[in-house]
Amino acid sequence: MTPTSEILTAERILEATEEVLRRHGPAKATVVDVARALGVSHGSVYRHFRTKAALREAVTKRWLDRTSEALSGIAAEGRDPEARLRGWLAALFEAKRRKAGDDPELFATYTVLTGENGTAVGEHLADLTAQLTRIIRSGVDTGVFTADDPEATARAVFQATGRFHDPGYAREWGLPGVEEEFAAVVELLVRGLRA
Amino acid sequence: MTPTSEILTAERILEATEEVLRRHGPAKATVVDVARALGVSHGSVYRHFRTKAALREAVTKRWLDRTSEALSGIAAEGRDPEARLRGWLAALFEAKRRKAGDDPELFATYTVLTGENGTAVGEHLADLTAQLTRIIRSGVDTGVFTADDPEATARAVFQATGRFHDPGYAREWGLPGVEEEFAAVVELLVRGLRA
DNA sequence: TGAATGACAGATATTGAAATCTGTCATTCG
DNA sequence: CGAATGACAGATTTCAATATCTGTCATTCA
Repeated sequence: MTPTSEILTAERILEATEEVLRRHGPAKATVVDVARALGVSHGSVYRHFRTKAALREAVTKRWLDRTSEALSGIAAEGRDPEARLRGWLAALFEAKRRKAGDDPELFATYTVLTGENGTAVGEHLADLTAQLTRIIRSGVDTGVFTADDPEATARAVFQATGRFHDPGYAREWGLPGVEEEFAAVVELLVRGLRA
Repeated sequence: MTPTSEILTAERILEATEEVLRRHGPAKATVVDVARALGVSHGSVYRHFRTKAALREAVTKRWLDRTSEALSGIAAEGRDPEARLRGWLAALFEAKRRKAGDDPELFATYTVLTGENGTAVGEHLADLTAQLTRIIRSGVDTGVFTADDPEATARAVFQATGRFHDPGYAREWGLPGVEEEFAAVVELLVRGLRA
């Protein structure tokens, strides 16, 4: 597939790993498979990633970062804070729902990977709540929201909407009525935030 | 253990099943084990429960019903609705947390069982949200809460607090700071409910 | 007569030997 | 010289044979 003649970089290895994971799934994807896909010996892969776990973590981080980037635009928008908050939460839900719906197997694969990886996931969640904190803080600044501790409040909002972004609930995102349930939770939270 | 001479009832079988599950775990607990524990043939167990799945479902239902009963008292109390709501949510969290903390293996066993069993779990959740609906409706009636559709609002409150009662989050219930996070979520929801 | 048994067929789980994988490193290659 | 290799030890996974389990039912028991 990709020419063997190119220089072997961490990036190319990550790409190949993603492909191997897509084909074989998380349980059967081996470092040897990745090396085979690249046409190199598995020893070469170990020059770039110390362990199989490190390789998996790097792929996971890449994947999580893509979600974070897509959302950071919304968090920074100039609209009023309430609309931004609603938009951000809806975008998060929509993004997750689409990923889970479009390619359930790949989504399941990454759900397993994130489950393995405390660190990368922790950083991702910290990143997302930081975005939420920015939105809430700007609401407090403009007087439309009330919150003693915007960071703690952001965590609360994030956790309260967990059902609509935590991969553990993915199978329920296609059920009829989720839209309404999401709207009801968001409504309750927004009302609780208002000054 | 229990005298073999007694009449074999569904209740005695359920008790023995619980004991076998506690000892062997969900993966290795067999109908033959249950029969052995009772000193009868496994054919006798099949007289009371058509399948192994039905037996497991019955044990699960029993376990879930115990939680529901403990909470129904709080839902019916005469206190003001806001205090009742706070008390009910705190009691739910506390009950789950205690179960998970006291006997993690048994809790894990029942988490697996509830995962197998859509029906019993669905009924349990319906029961709990019905209790919540009662509390919220009485708040709406006395004018302290606002909710267009108390039942939908109750579901929203239940889902928003999922992190503090869904078994999937059990390993996070012992972490430092959960109390504060729980308090922050409840605070936000109660504020959102106020008229 | 109705509850309990145990033998049975097919499905599922366990086991242990063989194959594969992970991670290292002395050696080769360009 | 730095990048890549492939042989290696120990850990993990696969696979097929064996054992156990599930669910049924004709028979026994009290």
